Amino acid sequence: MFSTEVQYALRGLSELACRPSDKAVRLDELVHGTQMPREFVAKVFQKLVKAMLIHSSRGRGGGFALARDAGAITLMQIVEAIDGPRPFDRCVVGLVECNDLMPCPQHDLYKPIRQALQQYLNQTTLADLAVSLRAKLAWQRLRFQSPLANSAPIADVPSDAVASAPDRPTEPAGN
Amino acid sequence: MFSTEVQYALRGLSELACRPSDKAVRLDELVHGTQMPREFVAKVFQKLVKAMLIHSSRGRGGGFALARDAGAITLMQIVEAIDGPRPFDRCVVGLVECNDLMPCPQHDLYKPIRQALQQYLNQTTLADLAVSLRAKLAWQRLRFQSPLANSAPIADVPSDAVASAPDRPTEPAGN
DNA sequence: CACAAAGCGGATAAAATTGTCCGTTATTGA
DNA sequence: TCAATAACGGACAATTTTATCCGCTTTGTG
Repeated sequence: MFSTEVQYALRGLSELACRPSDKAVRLDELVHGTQMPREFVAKVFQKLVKAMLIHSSRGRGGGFALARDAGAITLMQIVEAIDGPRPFDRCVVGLVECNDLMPCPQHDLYKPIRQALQQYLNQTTLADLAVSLRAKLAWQRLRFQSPLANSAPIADVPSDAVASAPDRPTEPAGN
Repeated sequence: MFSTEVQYALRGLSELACRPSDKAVRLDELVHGTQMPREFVAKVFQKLVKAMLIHSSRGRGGGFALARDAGAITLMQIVEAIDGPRPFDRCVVGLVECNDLMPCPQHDLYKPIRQALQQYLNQTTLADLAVSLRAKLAWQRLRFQSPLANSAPIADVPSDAVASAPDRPTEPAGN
């Protein structure tokens, strides 16, 4: 549905949104325990910086931080930051281009789906994603191991604890 | 939205559905006037043959034909023939797998979109696509040139006329 | 100031997708 | 039976996407 690049953007930003917002998060820290390739995510984050969805600071104590509240960053903005403006504008049928004078029936048929998708992307924010991720990770900790001993690598926790947190268990497959 | 492979399948089958169904259509004829690369479409069509959406016959007079009425072939069947069973089952957010015990909020949020898409693919048939393509091509012929002299490379027309029909004009860009 | 930590960005590599080539096999018609 | 025709399918090539490498710049700290 989305390119890996976009998925890394979504996941990476979610991780970012899950941490305390008062200080920058290093990329190493952010990627830790994830399956995401650090270097590639770095590239993706450059695009997000340029799109001004996040801020970056170099040197010691540097890292990334959301440029504004997670609730003010829509998924559409994220997708556009990666894929460029106005994605999903193409006709589903592809190869048979449509235009305003002669939109093909499929064009119209598909319209509601496209609109639903765009509405979803415009209305869902990074805050929603973060809630989701937090719940998911909490559940995994509960499900798998770590009987609450040093068990909160997420938010409202000193960063040293985060840095030394054990790797997360491999996530179960399936829908 | 869809891979080029799927798009060629959709377009190729539409072209097929646009021709008289009483005899096989050669790949050369089918691709003629299109931007589609013959050899690649050939590969795609092999998958469609194996998925039993079309029949093929070799040798002189051979070619491809729909295995059943265009109205009985859904877009979902076409997509599945190319991409394998149950596409669109993954969570949009990707990388954060969901499961039945712990579907993430996004999973649920996205549900209506996914369902709308699946419904579209299940309810729209190749016949719909063919209608669309026919209308589109007729409009283009009208719009661009060929003042009705030997002007119907589509359906209900002797195949010799089809074979010698002039290339279609480059389609105008835009949505 | 010097050093280490961090992001930045160009070059390169690996993998997946897309596209091409060409010999083989099956079928038809002369 | 032979030759022409058209799908079949394996190998290869090009392109795009995904991933890695490494030197550079910036910045905070001792």
